Formats: sequence, structure tokens, C-alpha cells
Amino acid sequence: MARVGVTVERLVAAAAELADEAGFDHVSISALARRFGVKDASLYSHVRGLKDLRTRLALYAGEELIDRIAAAVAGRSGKEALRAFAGAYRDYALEHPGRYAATQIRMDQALVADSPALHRTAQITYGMLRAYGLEEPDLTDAVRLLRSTFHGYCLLEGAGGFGADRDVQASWDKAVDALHLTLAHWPREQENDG
Amino acid sequence: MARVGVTVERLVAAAAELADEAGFDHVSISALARRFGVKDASLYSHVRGLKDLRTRLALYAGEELIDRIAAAVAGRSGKEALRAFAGAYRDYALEHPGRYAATQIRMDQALVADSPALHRTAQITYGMLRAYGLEEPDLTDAVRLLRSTFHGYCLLEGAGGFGADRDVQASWDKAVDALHLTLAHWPREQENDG
DNA sequence: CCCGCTACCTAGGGACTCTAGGCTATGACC
DNA sequence: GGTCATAGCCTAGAGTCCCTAGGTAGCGGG
Repeated sequence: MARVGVTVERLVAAAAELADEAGFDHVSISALARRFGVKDASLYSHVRGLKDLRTRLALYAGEELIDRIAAAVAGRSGKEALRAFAGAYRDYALEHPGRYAATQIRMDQALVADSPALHRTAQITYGMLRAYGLEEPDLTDAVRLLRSTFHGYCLLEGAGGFGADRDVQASWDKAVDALHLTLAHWPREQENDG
Repeated sequence: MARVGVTVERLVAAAAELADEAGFDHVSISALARRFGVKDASLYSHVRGLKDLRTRLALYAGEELIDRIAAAVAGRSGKEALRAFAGAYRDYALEHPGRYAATQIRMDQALVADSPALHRTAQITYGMLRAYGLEEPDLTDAVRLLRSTFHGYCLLEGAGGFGADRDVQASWDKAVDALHLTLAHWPREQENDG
């Protein structure tokens, strides 16, 4: 009985490929087993089950994503940093739709809390915003706005939600410009008279 | 053999409830059949299959959502309209997470094209933005930015993605204020020098 | 009244998750 | 170089789900 050499690492890497090829919700134990030429049941000695596999994939993808963002942002600040952040984010989401989808699943709060990727993400995002001179709670509000916009944009674009006859890259650039202005002129309380 | 009286309408309504209770991806033919006290196979005379059911649910939820938004926006303009739009959007997403998730699935392009809800959505959104005096392609860019931000915010909030110790409602209000300023001072080409 | 349609049924195939329990190749230790 | 533990793979089987094919019961219209 030849041993194929399945390990958790190879399993997660294969799951990542499979996610990008077939979509995140097509990542299944049996599909993965097929890919390794092995029976379903064999994978349960490496991974606790489908949920466990998907969680591992999510953490893996989250780390890849923040690595790319960190590399892009390094040495830049202000608008340059924002553009680099946004570009790296969107590129990853479009290049790796399955992995990106994986980063969005709801995980055990315990797992999320002590994930180093999450900490790095927060650190880098807050660091980037430092140039705009915001203070709490505006800082948190701004982070939420940025994350939401990036996330929503990539999801909608990936889902083919932008049907209009307008170049998406140009639209995205404009959105980033607009966000930059928003951050630079963040609404103060006295302006909040709408 | 007592007839329960299953119809497409009752099926979709039950699917909507089930989606909100158990999550969109727990909407299944068999769960629905159980709910009606009927065998799985019986539903296939009302609905072509799971995909068909989900598509119907998506269109149903999309119409509910735009109805709410239209009612909220009616008679308002500018910042008032933006706030009403945003509020109705987020309220729906939070009250009906399953239905909201349903609106985000990828559907047959043919079905999307002649969905009245989609047309109304576009109409109302562009109408709301008219107050800001934008012209194409800025108008489309602005619509995309708004949709992305609203969508991303609701998804992240719904998924428990906002862990920081800051009131989400206040954060949301601030984001809407920021978007208003963004629309009011939309970046022109000559400012795009960063 | 019975004919046809519709609403429901049984039966069954195929895919997937997961558990229980068994065999074997591999590497460590005597 | 034997033997032993364990890790890596297996078969078998239960349970869930989607979906098809073909059969039957209730209900309204001629």
C-alpha cells in the first residue's frame, strides 16, 4: 500500500488551489481526497473534518493576504500607502477568489483572537492611517470604512456585480482617491449638521 | 393523502424564514420539505431544484430590500436621502441576514437583466446621487463606491467582523457622513495628483 | 360520473461527511 | 537485523442531501 505522503500543509495548499479553481464552497474532503488519489476517510487523520479544513484554509489565506499588503505598504505613507494597500488587497482578491472567499468565513472567536495575521492586519491598517492624524474613535471608524469598502468592492466585482460599461480599474482608482480625500477631510462633529 | 397546499409562493416565503433562522446555506430542499411535512421529491413539482429555489429567494429578497429603500428615500434628497438609503439598507441586512445573503448570489445573467428590482435599484440609486451634480463616469464610480461600502459594512458587521470596542451604529453614522462629504467633494481630475 | 390534472407518494442512484475499526509501511530502539 | 509503536492508509457503513422516474390519490370540470 503505497503511501502518498499527505500532510496538513499539503492538504491546505491543495485546498487553496482547489478553492481558486472551483470556488470555495467546492472545497470538500472528497474532492481533496480524489486529488491526492486517496480515500475520503484517510484525510480525517490529518484534519478533524471539513470545518477544520476550511478554518485552516482561511488562516492560511489571511496570512498570504496580509503578507502581500505588508510588502506593498512598506516604505510608503499617506496616499501612496493607501493606494498600495488597496491595490494589493484587490489584486489578491481577484487573483485568488477562492482563497479570498475563505478569509471571509465566520470562525471560532477563540481562533480569531489569537491569529497573528489578524493582529498584523490591524497593526498595518492603523499604521497606515496614522498619516491622516485621526484619533479614536475616528480611527476605528475609518478602519471600518476602509475594510468595508475594499471588501465590498472586491466581492461585488468578483461576483460580476458591476455590469455597467465602465472600466473597473478606473472606477477603483477613483474610489481610492475618494477615500483618500475622505480620510484627509474626516467629518468633525461640528460639520455633522446634515 | 392529505394535501398540504404547497405553492411556489409559500415555498419561497418559508425559504426566506429558514434563511434568516439558519443561514442562507442551510436553505435546502429537504429542510423545506420537512418544514411542510412533505417528502423532498414533492417539492420538485413546484420548483426546478435547489438552484431555482435560491434564485427565486434572491429575487424575492431583492424586491423586499428595494421596497424598503424606496420607502425610506421617498421625499428626501441629498444627505437626508443618503442617510435614509443607508439606514434602510443596513436595517434590512441586519434584520434579515439570510435574505440579505440571498441577494448576493450569482444568478443567471438573463434573469438578472430583466429583474424589475434591479432596475428600480439602479434608478433609485442614480436618482439619489443626482443632488451631488456628478456626471458619467463619476456617477457610476460613485454608485459602485456606495454599493461596495454598504455591502461590505453589512457583511462584516453581520459576520462579527467588528471586534473593537466602539458602537457600530455610531461608526456607521460616521461612515455615512464621510460618504456624503466624499460625494459632495468628489475628486476631479486635477486633484488626482497624489 | 369519470377524466384529467395536480399534488403528493415510493423507490432508488449518486455525492458528500464522518465514525469505527483493521492492516501495513516506516523508522526507532535494542 | 529483528520487533514494535505509530502514522498513514484502507474497508465498511450510517446518515444527509439533491434529484429522477414512475405511481397514486384527491379535486374540479365536462
